[in-house]
Amino acid sequence: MADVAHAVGVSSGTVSRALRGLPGVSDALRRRILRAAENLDYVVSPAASGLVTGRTGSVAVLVPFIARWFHAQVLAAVHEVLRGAGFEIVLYHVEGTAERREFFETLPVRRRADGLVVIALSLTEREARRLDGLGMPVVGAGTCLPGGLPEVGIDDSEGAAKAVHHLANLGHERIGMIRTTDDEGVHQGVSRRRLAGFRSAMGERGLEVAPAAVVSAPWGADGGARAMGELLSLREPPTAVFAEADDVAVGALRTLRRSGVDVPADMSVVGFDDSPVAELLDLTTVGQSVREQGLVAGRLLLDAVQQVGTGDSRVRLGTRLVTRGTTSRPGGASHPR
Amino acid sequence: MADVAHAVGVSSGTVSRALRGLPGVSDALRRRILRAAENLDYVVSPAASGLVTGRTGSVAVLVPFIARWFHAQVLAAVHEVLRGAGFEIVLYHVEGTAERREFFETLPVRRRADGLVVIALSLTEREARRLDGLGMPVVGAGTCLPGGLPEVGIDDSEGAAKAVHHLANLGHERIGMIRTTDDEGVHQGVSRRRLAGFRSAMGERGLEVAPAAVVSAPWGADGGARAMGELLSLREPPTAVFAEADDVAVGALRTLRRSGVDVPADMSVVGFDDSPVAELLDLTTVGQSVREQGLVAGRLLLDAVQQVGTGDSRVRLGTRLVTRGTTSRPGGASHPR
DNA sequence: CAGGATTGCGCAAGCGTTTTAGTAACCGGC
DNA sequence: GCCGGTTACTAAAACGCTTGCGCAATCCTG
Repeated sequence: MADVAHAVGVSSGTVSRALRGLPGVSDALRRRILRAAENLDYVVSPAASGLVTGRTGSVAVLVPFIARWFHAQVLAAVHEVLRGAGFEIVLYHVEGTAERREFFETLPVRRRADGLVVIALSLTEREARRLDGLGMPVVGAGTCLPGGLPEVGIDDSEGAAKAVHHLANLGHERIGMIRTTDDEGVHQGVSRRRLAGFRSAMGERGLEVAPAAVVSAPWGADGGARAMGELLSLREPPTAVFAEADDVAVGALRTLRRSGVDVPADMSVVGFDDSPVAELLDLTTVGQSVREQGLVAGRLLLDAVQQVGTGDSRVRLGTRLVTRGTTSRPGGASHPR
Repeated sequence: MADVAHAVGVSSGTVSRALRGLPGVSDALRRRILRAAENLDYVVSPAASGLVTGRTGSVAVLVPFIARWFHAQVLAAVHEVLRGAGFEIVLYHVEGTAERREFFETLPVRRRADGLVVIALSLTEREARRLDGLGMPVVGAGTCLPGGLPEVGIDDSEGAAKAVHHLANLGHERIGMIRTTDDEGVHQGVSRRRLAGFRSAMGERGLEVAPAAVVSAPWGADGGARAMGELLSLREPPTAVFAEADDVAVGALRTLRRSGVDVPADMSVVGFDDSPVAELLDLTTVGQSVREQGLVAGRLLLDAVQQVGTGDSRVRLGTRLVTRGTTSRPGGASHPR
């Protein structure tokens, strides 16, 4: 910066003000300074400027998974709005209990970011408190953060209910559900709320939920496949299943195909998320606006970082049933209803 | 840091050395300092320390896509090794020509990272030079960087050849290929090399490549579906197709299913990548070790950043044919060969 | 046209580290 | 008991910015 100042014949303070568009610099001079900076290929040192301003110019994103569709999608959206606002995105991937504990123990974000967005990670009270004590804004996306932290998400319970009502409307009475085991409490909250929605909708329709009709398996196609196997081995298997996520439903479909069970004639399947695989496999599913959640989360954080106290800090987005080819009346009448 | 120093009754210089494990501090004193720092919940300011050392403690990752399987996978692996080495990961997502140009124009990484890894982005000469002038180590993963920059990747040409040989061995003679259009030159290099491998293997086997049998379509299932449609509308359609990527092959399968073309009896399909969808759809494909590429890229960058001049800076990993259910002899004889 | 505002800029004090040079204390060896 | 050599630490100079304060010069206003 001193070089630029010297080249133009002004003080470095003036260069600083000119470069950041602050008032107090005449237009003509500002232009000369900008040109000189350009010529000298000069950019301000974030470290030096951060040292005095106390701001880092970057925001952190905490994700439990990078490669899963939901998380990647939200991450991309968050990146889009924050990057657009001039922030750098620093990524913290905590997969597994050990990494997670270490993150909350050492809090590597300290002094490294101006804000934090947590993507689809169910936090414990303690963890939420740790983040709160961080002294920087925190927002959640697709989570449920304890302690009233700002967040954006969907109504998981209502979404699950939509699946149930759809199946019940088709005439199904024995409806099973596939949940995911979650040893590390990553999406505990989501899973619990979807189950609650399932149960309450079943209750509303006067349908009974057999204890054995709710099975849990690890996340992913293999888990879903296994869970479906369990359901098929019941004395009286359900005629329809609601899977907590598309990635799981996909495995269920595999088991059904391999078992020669016709979908949807002999078994209807509903997923959740409306991810690309759902479309690929023509899976009926409960859709959510993933990208939108990321955008909103980004904006919420932006507002918080820039101290713009705009309205709601807890946004809830809608879900919609996307009917495709994996659901029909039980028994397979071709024209439902 | 001054607080810690004062609490222990030493100078801040000593605290600095103690905290970083440098010699010149007695063990007893070091322990007291560490304890005091702990109690005061103190962590060094990266900005201040970066200001004097000139190092940022973070590395940048440049990706054209976040949500695609390959990129997410590599990103996760890169994150794993770099994070393990104490670096923060800052993410630059450049999707689209505008973002890309802006990135290479303004080079926001300048002064913000100690190194850069470029994931699966074909760079122009000019872009590569820009990065080279960055004054920080750059490594590529799944790309082909001009100018001899260090990188990890696979032999795309050989991979494509494996697909051809597999099909030829099964007795196919009319083999088509589905490429992806790439207006923005994102994976140009990869696409070109796979085509080259396809052509040369076809030549080796004495098979002719009809010009119309190589079609291009946008990336993704829809593109693949369209391309397959084109192939099916030829006067003499191929009996097998090699798709540049699983994500594209998947669309081809959809078209085939909808067209009532039996796979593999009437049409064999081979993908590339061995992504989860390939397994899901029982797609024969050319597998590559994606995670491994990320790990290697991370280590290459680490070596470069830490000035450890270890051996090869251009690593080429192997590919392997994964035979599944979408390939068989033409005509569908159940027992190939 | 005198007086107070306003504008445009330089000066210099920090911001919180690292690091070099320097100093005091101790240690063994003759 | 004096002397080179360690060892353990302090003092202070950077690092490259931002920003409050001060000071001319220029601008209005009555």
